[in-house]
Amino acid sequence: MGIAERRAREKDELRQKILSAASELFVENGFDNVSMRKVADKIEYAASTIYLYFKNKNELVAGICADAFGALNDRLEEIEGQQLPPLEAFLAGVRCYIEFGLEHPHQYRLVFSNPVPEQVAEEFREVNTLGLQALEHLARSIERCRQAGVFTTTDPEVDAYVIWMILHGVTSVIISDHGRHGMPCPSQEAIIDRALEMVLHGCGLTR
Amino acid sequence: MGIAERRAREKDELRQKILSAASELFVENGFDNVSMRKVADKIEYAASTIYLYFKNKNELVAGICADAFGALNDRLEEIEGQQLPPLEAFLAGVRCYIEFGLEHPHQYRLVFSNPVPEQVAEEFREVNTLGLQALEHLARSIERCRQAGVFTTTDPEVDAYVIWMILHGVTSVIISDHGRHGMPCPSQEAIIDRALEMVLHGCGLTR
Amino acid sequence: MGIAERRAREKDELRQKILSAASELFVENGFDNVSMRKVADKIEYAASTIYLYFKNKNELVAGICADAFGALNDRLEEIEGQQLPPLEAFLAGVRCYIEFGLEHPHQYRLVFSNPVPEQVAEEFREVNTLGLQALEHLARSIERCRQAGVFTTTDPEVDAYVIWMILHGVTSVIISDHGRHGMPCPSQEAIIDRALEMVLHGCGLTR
Amino acid sequence: MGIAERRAREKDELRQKILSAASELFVENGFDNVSMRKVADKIEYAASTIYLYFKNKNELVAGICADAFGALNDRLEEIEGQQLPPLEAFLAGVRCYIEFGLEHPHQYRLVFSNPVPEQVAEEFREVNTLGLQALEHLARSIERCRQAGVFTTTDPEVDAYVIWMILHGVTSVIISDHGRHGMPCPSQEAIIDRALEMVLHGCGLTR
DNA sequence: TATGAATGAGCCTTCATTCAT
DNA sequence: AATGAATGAAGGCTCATTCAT
Repeated sequence: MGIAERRAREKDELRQKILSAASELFVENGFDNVSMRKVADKIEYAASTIYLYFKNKNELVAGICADAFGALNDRLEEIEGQQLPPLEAFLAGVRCYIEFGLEHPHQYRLVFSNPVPEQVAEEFREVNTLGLQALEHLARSIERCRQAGVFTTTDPEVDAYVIWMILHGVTSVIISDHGRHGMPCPSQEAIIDRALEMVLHGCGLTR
Repeated sequence: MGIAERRAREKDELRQKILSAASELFVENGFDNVSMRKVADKIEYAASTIYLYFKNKNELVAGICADAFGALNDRLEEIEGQQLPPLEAFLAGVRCYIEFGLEHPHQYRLVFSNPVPEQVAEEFREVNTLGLQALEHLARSIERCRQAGVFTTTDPEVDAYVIWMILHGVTSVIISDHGRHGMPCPSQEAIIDRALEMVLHGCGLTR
Repeated sequence: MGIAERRAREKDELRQKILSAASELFVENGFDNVSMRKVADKIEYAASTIYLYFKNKNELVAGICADAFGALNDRLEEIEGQQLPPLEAFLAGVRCYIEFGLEHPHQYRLVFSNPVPEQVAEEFREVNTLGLQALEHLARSIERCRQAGVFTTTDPEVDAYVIWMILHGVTSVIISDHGRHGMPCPSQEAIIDRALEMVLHGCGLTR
Repeated sequence: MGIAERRAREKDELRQKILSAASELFVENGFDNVSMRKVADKIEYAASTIYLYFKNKNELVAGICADAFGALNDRLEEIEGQQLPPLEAFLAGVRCYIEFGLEHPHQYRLVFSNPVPEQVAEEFREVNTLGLQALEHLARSIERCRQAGVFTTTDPEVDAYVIWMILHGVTSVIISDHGRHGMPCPSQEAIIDRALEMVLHGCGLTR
């Protein structure tokens, strides 16, 4: 049975190899400028081999994103399970989101910055569900702060959305633009802290 | 010389025609789904004619972006020239930035959510410079608020950077994700207003 | 204007070259086993060049057939216009049909022997119309013989169809199988004559 | 040796399973639209397994045709063995031929409306021999009618050839064109009957 | 015997680009 | 200045086939 296991492991490894090569290329060049052949070349396999692991190009991107989001949701759920006080839970989740983006820049940008071409919509249903789950974590966390009187925010739904936009701005700028546009660029820690400060002020943090 | 002038004018007119036809197509279909042929068809010229005005597709795309960002900078300069009170000038500039992104999503993305720097084609040097100019407006405007005591921000450099990140988050989410991830998505106005409110709170707005 | 004419002529010549190379290949190998590349190779042009003359593979086959049938119908119409006595007109038409097949074996087989794959159905509407026209010539001609009392056939519709089947058998066997299956194969003239004799007997030829 | 026998029997059974699965698929989809993979799927074996029973796709296809023509010859021999009166034997054989074509259109076409001889793959030698055998039945049957005075045909060789052409015309039109060319197409029975009537008339049927 | 993994060739088609006119 | 003809490269994908196990 050792044999079967090894094979399964090897198969999974190649799948991962494809996913990571592809996600890198997609982010660097955009969906349309990545060919199955290029992905294959990058991992030194025949192009047709990829089709043994992913039904087509669409499912390949979808696979990349689904994997990444699965991981993010796992982490967020872990935090939620830790029963932290509301504000701490909020901050932990928020930082987790940013960190996730920084750790998986390719996947993050693929899902949140690269507009997914319409043709892929079909295959992205699952991915969107996963994305939504992540965002719902954020929403729940804000709501808990509000109910605990820590936030005086009047419209938690709008706030959740806006906070997400801010997190996204921070994450994606750090990922891809840090220092590129010539603005003096402060330390990563400084800007994350300052951004969260603004968010807390904005939510009317009580104490 | 009347003749030479007319010729020059005509030449310029066609160049503009190409740019605007291409720009329209790009907005409708995304950069990758537009071919030189389609642009040519739209203006009823031969595809090869475009090459008399633009060395290649990259230059055409760069031209479109340069046009757009030129316009943005013009608007920002106009605002700067209006001698508004600092806070109003800041808000006007900021809203102008967001609106620009929404009006020119493809160009915006090409400049600000770009392939990694190394990849940026030769032809985009100039365009990036124009993008940078826009950001410098923002920085100047914040500094003016600070100096006028409207903002109590202690580290204006960090703030400028963070504010830009937030604007970028708002803009790019609206451009490419609004509603796509299944989140209940509030009205565009509401979220822009709320985001700016957070920014102002965060900057310690006085009065 | 000489120049434009020459160009038009050249363009038409290449179109014809493509058509005849393609029809040869299609008949030899069947629709599915002919690639645009092979056609292109055969005439020593780039594959993409073919697309300047035919929108796609389907339209290429359709073009071949439409051309051939146009020619056949032209000939049949000429015969019809000659105002021959009914029996002579019938025979002339019938021989014309066979001769046409023998002169254009590729096109003939492509239309009548190679089953056109369903995918091409769309583009074959025009071709089918042309084919139908040819068959209607035959039907009209039989009907005239019947009305003139030369044929005593009772069901001219069935007869037209059956005669066409016979003509098709004769034509296609001569084209593609003559002598191949090991049967002693008599002279072409002999078998055509004998087949027509059977047809006339079958139609109850009066005198 | 019981073991070896069982193995041999099992081996043969799978071979037959492959042949019949493939045959079905070919009838449904045409030879070109069936892949080794699809055949394998249908019998729930791995694609590579087929190669243990057939050297390649050509051999598989040839096998299918050989099977079919074997069956045809069996039937024709059975008829020949029944000692029917010559005319009845002739008609029975002739109808059997047509029916075979209609039941196995792809195989029929592959053998009788084939690519030019040179192209016929090595693997088809045997199949073509089987086709020839079927035709020889026809020839023998006609000769018997002539010798019995049922046919007054003067040149039996030419007649055999012509009759075959007619049968082939009927068969192949019904197979591939029935109704496709827009002709009002009478019932299959009617046209077969009428065609045979013409043949009999043509052969100078006595009584 | 049977298989799963892998491949290379090939398919239709699109497109940016060149070049002679 | 403008064009039409032509091309080579590339892209997504399928498939027959091989081979180690």
